[in-house]
Amino acid sequence: MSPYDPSAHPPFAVTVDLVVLTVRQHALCALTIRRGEPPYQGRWALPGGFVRPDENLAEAAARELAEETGLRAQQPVPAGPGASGPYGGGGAHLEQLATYGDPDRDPRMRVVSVAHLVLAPDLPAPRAGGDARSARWAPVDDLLQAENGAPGEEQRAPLAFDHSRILADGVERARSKIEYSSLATAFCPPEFTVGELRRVYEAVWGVALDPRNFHRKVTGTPGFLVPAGGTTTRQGGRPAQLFRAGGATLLNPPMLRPEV
Amino acid sequence: MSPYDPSAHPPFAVTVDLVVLTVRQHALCALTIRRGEPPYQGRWALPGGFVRPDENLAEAAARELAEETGLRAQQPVPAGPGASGPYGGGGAHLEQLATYGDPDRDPRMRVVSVAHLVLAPDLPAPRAGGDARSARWAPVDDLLQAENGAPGEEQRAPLAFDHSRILADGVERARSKIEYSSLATAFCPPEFTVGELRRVYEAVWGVALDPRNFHRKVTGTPGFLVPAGGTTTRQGGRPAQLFRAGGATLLNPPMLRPEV
DNA sequence: GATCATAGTCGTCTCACTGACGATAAACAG
DNA sequence: CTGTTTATCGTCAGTGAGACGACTATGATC
Repeated sequence: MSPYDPSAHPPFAVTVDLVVLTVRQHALCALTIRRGEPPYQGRWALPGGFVRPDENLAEAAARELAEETGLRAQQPVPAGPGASGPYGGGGAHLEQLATYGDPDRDPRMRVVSVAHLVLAPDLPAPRAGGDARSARWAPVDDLLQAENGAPGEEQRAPLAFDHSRILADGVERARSKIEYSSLATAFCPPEFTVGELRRVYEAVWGVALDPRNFHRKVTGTPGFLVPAGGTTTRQGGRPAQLFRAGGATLLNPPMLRPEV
Repeated sequence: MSPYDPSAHPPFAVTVDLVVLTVRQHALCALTIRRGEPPYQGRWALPGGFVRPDENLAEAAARELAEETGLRAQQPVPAGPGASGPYGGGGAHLEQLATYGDPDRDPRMRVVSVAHLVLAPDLPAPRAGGDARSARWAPVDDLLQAENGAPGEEQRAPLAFDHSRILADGVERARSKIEYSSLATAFCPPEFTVGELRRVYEAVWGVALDPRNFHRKVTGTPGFLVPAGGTTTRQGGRPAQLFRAGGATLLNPPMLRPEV
């Protein structure tokens, strides 16, 4: 590190931005809020805010998450390879995603934003933050295709700032991480069926999976699921066994995402 | 993002720290520099420095890397999932690792550090930075075991600040990333043999691999290696074919790290 | 020059796991 | 009671990895 010279560093603002993902109605959705003032007034953006002097980055992210959604983060992890105990315990999973600091990403001043990824079960309608901004869940496909104007689609406005890129990175992280970890259970309620877990994979990956092979795989991986001792018919059809997330966080061999 | 209020953000300094890894003499080594002034005077630390007003994070990391080692980063990647073209092209691979911002990680002031990971082929002796600090390569096992006092070992001083944690995160990232990407070639010179690539895996993972199965695997994965059209005996024994890194960056199925 | 040590390369066998898909079970709707 | 839906169990073939034998081509040593 260079010699200490206070004049060497210009004023930086440090924020946390949140990519909050959930699965609702068979689609991967992200939490967005509508901006009330310029720049990008009226546009949708990711929730976030300034880091306070006395808190670390994970604490700031957890605080913002609670303010925006009321969700409590499952023991926020300091940094690095994110892992927060057995997933699916009840709170939301939170991990650091990446940091964005291009000089012109915010026209007002130099802002470095430490993005965090949050995976949560399907929630009641999001509550607007303390400052009464409107908030909503939007399918990530809609949010991201606004970038690459798909033909035949009405052009939606992309997210404010560089938030489309942050969202894309967060979605990609979630897609790849459910392959080799039990993180998909973070999208499920505390007790869930194999079919519900399969629908999570299908929604996040955007593919259809064979129910029989999926069932064999997840029930055969030690530590992934533990029987909760009950059944439910909330998905219709034959009653399905209820499971809880097991202690294992790493799956190996991993779940295989179908080619293309 | 919260309403713009300049008084809301205290003075943050933003730095980049570098985890520069290479393989030398069958050991994974990291670049460290000796600190010339307090705090942690005389202790070893990771190279790094302040981000300048006009550069983004990757540019800052590439600049620090050049200043410390003379290495040129292989088209630094903005952020998110790191990928910088076909690995092993000649320059070093650079990607963002994670960001560390605990309030007390630097006793002088609030510093948020965006750590980057650099993978480089074995280099000539490191050159001290422009400010004449001493620099050296140290085996990561030595640097990290200083943390957890191994019995029977002389206690080495751990790295300054939270750099042991950053290093550990970087090493873990490298260890897992060579499983599913062709990133290991970033540790090799432009032309290398299958045996040399195997020794990279063995050094990074700290295991012994079967030469025959390894050979079958890497030569059988399309796009991983392309023949360079020559042989070498620099490792002794029968002449080995020379290869260059192929275009593929993702390996699938991945290389499998032996259990335990 | 014969022998040895070292590394590289090709094959074979077995086992685990996956993908494709048939069959049965247990609920609900008409 | 019949059709529909979802869950769960089984079977079979193909892919790929681990274990390991065999052979090749160098340089080093006697």
